[in-house]
Amino acid sequence: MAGREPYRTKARTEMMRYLEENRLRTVSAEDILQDLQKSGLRISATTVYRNLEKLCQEHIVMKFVAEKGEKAVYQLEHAEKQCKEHLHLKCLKCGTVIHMDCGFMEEVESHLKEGHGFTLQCEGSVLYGVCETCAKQNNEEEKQKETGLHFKKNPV
Amino acid sequence: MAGREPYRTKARTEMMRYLEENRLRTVSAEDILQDLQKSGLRISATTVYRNLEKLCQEHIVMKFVAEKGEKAVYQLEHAEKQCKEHLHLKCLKCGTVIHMDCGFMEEVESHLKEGHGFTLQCEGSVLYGVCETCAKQNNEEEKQKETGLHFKKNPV
DNA sequence: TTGCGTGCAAAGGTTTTGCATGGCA
DNA sequence: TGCCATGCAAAACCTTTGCACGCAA
Repeated sequence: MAGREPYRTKARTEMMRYLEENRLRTVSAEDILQDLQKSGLRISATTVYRNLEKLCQEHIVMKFVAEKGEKAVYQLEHAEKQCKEHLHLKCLKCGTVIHMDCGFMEEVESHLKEGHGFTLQCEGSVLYGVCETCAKQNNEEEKQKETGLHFKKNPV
Repeated sequence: MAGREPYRTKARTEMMRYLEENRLRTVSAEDILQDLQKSGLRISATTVYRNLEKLCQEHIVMKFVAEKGEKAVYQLEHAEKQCKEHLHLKCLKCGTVIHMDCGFMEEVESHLKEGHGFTLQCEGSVLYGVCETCAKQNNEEEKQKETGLHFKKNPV
């Protein structure tokens, strides 16, 4: 089931480096491809996609696909965190992902179970909204313009 | 801003009929197309997509795109419910959508705000999991096979 | 009559696949 | 040496777009 260790190829190594460097934000397959090519590595989109798929299977990388018609984005799973056991909050403005690994998860799961008979699966479930930093920027812009908040188009 | 009333065309009418008939589950553009063609209506995929887009803009239909690389699915918004003010729980097995329009929403939003500085946007946020009915089926299958639960591949 | 709605065909863009080659263990 | 990994090109896939025509109001 677990298979053997994946080969330590240049493509995989460099992809991991880029993902490490950007562990705080989500990146697309294209972002990765362009970075590696800029670094002088001859690499194809095919390889990037194939490695990303493997990394997802190995639970080293998370994939987010909920953006409207846009490309999927990826992010390193935090090694120290059990990403399958909490929800993720993704900022629509800057792409930051907040790991909701706090005690409230129990309340949420209990409520869903008892109130709605629903067994939550955290993997793949993403809550969208606006993070604190971006909300502040919005407020400042609002003060300047007095035109109210303008969230990015909803991702549905 | 609001524009004028949309024309009552055969395509739109029939699409609404199909969506009404399936208001408890999500359907794809292809599902709609096939049903209408089976009903003898000459209709193109283009029209289905264009009408779906309009219906979404009019907030008559909700669009879900979070399924892994699969096609988007749509569902009638419940007229009596403010779908923008609560989260949706979607069963990975049967596609049923549960509207989480209960008092717990306030708790969730407060926690996200105060605990994580995160302003939730319900539109586009979907929690995945397994509904009560499907969980029961799983349990029965489990009893028969003693092989444990096998959820559908995660949608990430 | 006006202009929105539709069909057809073709494009669009991301992601996947087949096949031969290259490279890690 | 034995596979896994890679590159290239092409396909696959859902969805969108351009343009001319049709139809609701």
